[in-house]
Amino acid sequence: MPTKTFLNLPAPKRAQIETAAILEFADKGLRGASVNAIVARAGIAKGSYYQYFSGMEDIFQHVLSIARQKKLALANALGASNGRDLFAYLRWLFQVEILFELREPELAAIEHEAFLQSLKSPGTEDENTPLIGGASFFNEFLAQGILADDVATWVDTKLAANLLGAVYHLGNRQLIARLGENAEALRSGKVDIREDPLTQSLLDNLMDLLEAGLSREPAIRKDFYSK
Amino acid sequence: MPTKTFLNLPAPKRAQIETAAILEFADKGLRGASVNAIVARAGIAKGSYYQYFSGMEDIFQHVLSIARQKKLALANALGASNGRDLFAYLRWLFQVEILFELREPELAAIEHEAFLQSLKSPGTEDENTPLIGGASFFNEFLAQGILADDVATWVDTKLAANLLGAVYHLGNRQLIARLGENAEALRSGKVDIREDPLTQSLLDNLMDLLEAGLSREPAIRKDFYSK
Amino acid sequence: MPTKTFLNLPAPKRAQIETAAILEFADKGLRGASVNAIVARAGIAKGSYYQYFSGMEDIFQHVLSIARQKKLALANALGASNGRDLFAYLRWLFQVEILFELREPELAAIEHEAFLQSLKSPGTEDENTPLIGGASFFNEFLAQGILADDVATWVDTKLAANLLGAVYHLGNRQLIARLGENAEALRSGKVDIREDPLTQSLLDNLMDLLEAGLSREPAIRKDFYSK
Amino acid sequence: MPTKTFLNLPAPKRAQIETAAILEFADKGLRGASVNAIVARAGIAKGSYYQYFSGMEDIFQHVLSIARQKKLALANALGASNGRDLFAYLRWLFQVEILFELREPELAAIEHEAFLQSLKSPGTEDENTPLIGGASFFNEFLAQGILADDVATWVDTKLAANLLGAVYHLGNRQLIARLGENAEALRSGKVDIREDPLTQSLLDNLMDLLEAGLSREPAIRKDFYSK
DNA sequence: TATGAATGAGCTTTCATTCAT
DNA sequence: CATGAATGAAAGCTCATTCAT
Repeated sequence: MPTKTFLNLPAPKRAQIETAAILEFADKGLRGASVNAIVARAGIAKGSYYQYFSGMEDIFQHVLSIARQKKLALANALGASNGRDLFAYLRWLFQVEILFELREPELAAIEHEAFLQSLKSPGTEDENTPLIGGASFFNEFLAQGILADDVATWVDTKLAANLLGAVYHLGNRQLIARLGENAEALRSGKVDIREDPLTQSLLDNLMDLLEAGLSREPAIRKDFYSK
Repeated sequence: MPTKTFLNLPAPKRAQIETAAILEFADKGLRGASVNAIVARAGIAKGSYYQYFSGMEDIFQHVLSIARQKKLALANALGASNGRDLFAYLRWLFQVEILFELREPELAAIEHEAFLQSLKSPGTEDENTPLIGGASFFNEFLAQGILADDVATWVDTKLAANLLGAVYHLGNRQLIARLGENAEALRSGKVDIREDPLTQSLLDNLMDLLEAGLSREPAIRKDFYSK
Repeated sequence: MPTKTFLNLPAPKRAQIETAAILEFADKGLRGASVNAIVARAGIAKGSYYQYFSGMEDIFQHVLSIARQKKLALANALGASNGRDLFAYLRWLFQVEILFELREPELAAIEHEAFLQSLKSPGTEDENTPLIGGASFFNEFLAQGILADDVATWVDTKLAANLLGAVYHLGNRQLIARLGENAEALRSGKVDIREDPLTQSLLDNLMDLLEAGLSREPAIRKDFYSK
Repeated sequence: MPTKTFLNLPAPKRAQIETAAILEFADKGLRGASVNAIVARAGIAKGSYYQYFSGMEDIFQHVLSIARQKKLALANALGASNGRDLFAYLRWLFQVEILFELREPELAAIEHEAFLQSLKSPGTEDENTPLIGGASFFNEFLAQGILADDVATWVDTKLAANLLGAVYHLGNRQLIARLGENAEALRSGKVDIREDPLTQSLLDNLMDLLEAGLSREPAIRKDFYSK
């Protein structure tokens, strides 16, 4: 946790330090980042750094919280999901994530690293901050989906939550790569992601995979299952 | 690539060094690993290390190749997929992966890190060695699935390959965690994974998610789509 | 170039480090010098060194600049050449060099090494700082000598400049060795080099060699030979 | 001194090792050379090296002796000096040196380094091998010159020997640089250096500088000055 | 509170040398 | 005699952290 000293800093200076840390973490990861590099990027004295943060883990957590805030702000800006059903909500979630990756690629990269770390050492998750896309987040999401009769009762929620988490964090790389020239317009806000045909068609495809599975026409697959 | 010197080493000594490196990479990742720590673990002189490998990346690639070999051996040991259809093959693939994670958790962790790295910098993949679970592997897999009429034609193979890759590498953590006491029996080989009820039921669930999607009965979703 | 940190150091500490480096370079040359040895001699931490200099070449250049400053100061202290003609100036130059070698033998040795290096890789010379004794220095010197009619027109200035450079840097070793007991008095300043009979007689001899060569018409020499 | 083992080696292998050492020394100097690099260049085992030489200084001296042999051979090939007088001999000496630098630039560079070293620590010179261009060589040369009445009696032979040594080793760089395209023809032997107009005219200029200086009566110079 | 100089541990890498085969 | 594996010292350089100002 940053010291009070840091939190009392004038906003621009604070931002300058945060940006430096974000770039460093995105470049080199938590493991490869160095205090030296951060202070150099930020243009502050090394002594100052240790008056703001106690070490490396400290500032990393702070950067993570920034990521969460920014994503939350972005989610709010995108407007609520239309909420027709859980899958509509899921689609909305993916749109938020895609926008996040376009607008804050460094923060997204850092968040992914944290997600992977959480997969390796489960239980580390902050219970009080059920962050979007975290392990317990999708578990809860699915539990409610079953209650709302949107998700089949046979689904093992923990198993499926794991799967959704993986897809949410790493499964849209290809989709983003495919946005091509549209990416810039989406990033800058010139085009609303909800109305961009290319994004929506790619999303259709991705969501269908999640909803309908990989098999042939669902009807046919049903036959297969009912064999 | 290791030097000839290393490859000519007596097998036990070679193994001892490889094990040291594997443990180090699993512990700290490529970024956090240090030659110092490896030689300390291996109990060899620092000078010797540099007669075997040219640096860090070198030994990391070597460890990766070990991982691939071990997984391949394990796949062979498990016997071929029954091959009924692509999904049967996919299920077989997941069994291999689960066994790999149980038997060689460190190598699995290292392979995952490499996979994640490949996601960040695509195109680095060795085209001539289409490793199991890699980006192009699932793409090819799906393309053939479409030809075989196992996969719906509307599926965007690149998108779906990305999704499958994510699930294959990170989506079975929960499953493995749920094996509980059975894990040890599977690991040691006392129980055949193909005949372990718990594993199979969890796999059923996971594979169903992939095959059938998250929604209720596919037929119903079909109605939803045809709205 | 030394960092600002180094330049802001209290003078005694700075001198202590510079002296350490000078001794090291004089002992072992640029090639043989080591940062380890310098910090040991200077009694500072290795980390500190790298806050002052970026490496080996860096401090070497700094030491060279010290050498130039010291020589310049010494030249000023010796008073201007009487300027009767170019050879008087040359004699004055040699006196400066001899004094420099007596008073700062380590710096002189270092400067010689740099001169030799510049001979090996010509073109590296800083054009804006035409250092005393450098390649272009004597070339210019001779060109003016021809204009002033002090130097014979048949002299190839580049060829002769090369010769003068070699003599200036390495051709007075013997002279210095011959100073014997006088050396100490000259070094300490007790005796003015311009008034020391031994030095002057040796210089006479050395300068005569150079003057006769540079100023005579070849024709005259030819006559001499045919006598 | 190389071991007997080395001297008994088949000539090609011996040459291969010597060449490796020569290239290494020319590249990096005695100080910068490394056994590792030499054996790598030579393609021999490291253990073998220590059966041939005791260390670094050892092989360096051996290489020096090769340089002397090669130069001697070259001198013989060039034919004796016409011997009209000492200056004719000196001119012949410079031709040998120029050829040596053209034909064996690496050995020449190594010899220069040794010469400089000998200047720094006088007395190290091998008295029994008065090598061409060494300190005592020119001293003897001049002493005989005085006897033969070729050199003025007022010349301080030690002083002048030092000067000649400096010029001989470093004073013909410019001359060689000026040979331009002719260099290749001289190197290959297509053109006899004694008959190459460019070389001879440059040599004229250089030798005139030395002859006029060494042979003139100071009185004559005095007259010249009082013109 | 801000600074940045100081530090020594630790990093990667190269070295000369030995010695068992 | 030839080999090349083994080694620890030492190289250059970066690191996180402290502390006096």
